[in-house]
Amino acid sequence: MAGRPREFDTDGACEIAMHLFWSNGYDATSLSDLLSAMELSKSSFYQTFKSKLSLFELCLERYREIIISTMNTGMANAPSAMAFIHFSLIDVANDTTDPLGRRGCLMMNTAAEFGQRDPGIARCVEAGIQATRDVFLTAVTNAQTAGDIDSTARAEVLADYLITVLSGLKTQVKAGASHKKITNIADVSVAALQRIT
Amino acid sequence: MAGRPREFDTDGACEIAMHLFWSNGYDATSLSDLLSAMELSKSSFYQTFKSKLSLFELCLERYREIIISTMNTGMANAPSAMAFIHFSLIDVANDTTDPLGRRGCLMMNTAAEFGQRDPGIARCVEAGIQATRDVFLTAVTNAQTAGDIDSTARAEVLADYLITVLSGLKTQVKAGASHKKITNIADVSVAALQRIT
DNA sequence: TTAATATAGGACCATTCAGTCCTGATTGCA
DNA sequence: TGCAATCAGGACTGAATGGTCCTATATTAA
Repeated sequence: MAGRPREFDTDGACEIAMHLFWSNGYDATSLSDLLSAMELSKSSFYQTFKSKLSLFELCLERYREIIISTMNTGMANAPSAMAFIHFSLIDVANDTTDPLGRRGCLMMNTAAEFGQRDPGIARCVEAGIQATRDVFLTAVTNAQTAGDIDSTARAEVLADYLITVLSGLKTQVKAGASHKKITNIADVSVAALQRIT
Repeated sequence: MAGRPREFDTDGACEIAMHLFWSNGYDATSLSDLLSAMELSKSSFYQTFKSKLSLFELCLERYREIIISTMNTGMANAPSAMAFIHFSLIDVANDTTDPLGRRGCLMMNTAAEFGQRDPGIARCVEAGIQATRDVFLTAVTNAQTAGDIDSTARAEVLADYLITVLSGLKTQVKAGASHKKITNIADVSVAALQRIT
């Protein structure tokens, strides 16, 4: 029935690919880049992943899982929902000194690179944004309960607002903004949130 | 001394190229796309523009001039600085129904596509962002004078904040956000600005 | 043993890419 | 009239692209 088992770690290879795509974008990451980084032969690659594009979809899903789980543990460990929200934005400033470079957010990079060109990719991006928004939505709701955000404000819109600022900050980093500049903007964005009605 | 004069409109051709780059990005816009849209022979193209990349730089500068002058006239005609700021963000919602598609902002698209890869391009993007920021800075300062924004707030940071939100909104549009969603986020972003201290 | 699957590696494909070069015609200014 | 610059168009280059196919070998479970 079953033949020779797979020798490489599919998830590990996928993660390597994810980082390549994250750093360079989809188009600018060539097949040979992928093969050498993943240490795969062309045969194994196509047998396992079918095509460059479907591997990319896998990477997007993987990325989504990673950031969502990171956010969830961050929220669980934060002293308050408001602190979590603040940290989520402030933390973008650290991307300016990332040794891997100013890579932005894979999700937003992909939105910018693909737009609505490919339906499958657009769906992945949409799912990623939606998942992130849901985490923020919970945080906003909790912050409202805690009295840090006006409870008459529409939590859904505030969650969308947070995603928007986060996305904007990531782009600013790619454009070369300094650590201090990002920090200042993040501070203002959060301060504003607390005064919304 | 002088030979045969140029037959085509350099600026017009450049504008056509700009729209192609804007819609599809740099890499995804091929030379033959450019040639047929600009109605130029390869000879004329390379004689006039030197290379695809240097034409792209021209397009970025052109784009910057266009948006800056659009913003300036918008600010001049707006009933107040605050109204101008509000409109600038709200107007992004109309991008969702642009017949040319959800193209985002050429400047931010380029920041996402190139990052810091090419120094010349990075400089162009930085200049574009800076110019936009300056317009917002003037608007914020005026709004502070008018009493619509707390005058103790740092205008520079608020201007950066506006750029960030604008950029985030453009990305949201590319990701598929609805007209209503963009409007809501824009409203919240501006309302927040008015309550900042 | 056999069937099924995985491995590596390379040949091969058609296409596209940006860019160079050449020919030959056209046009305006001095 | 002749120089200088433009025009069009195509041949051509060298490189890279994603993807298919083939051969041969290896490893597992039934």
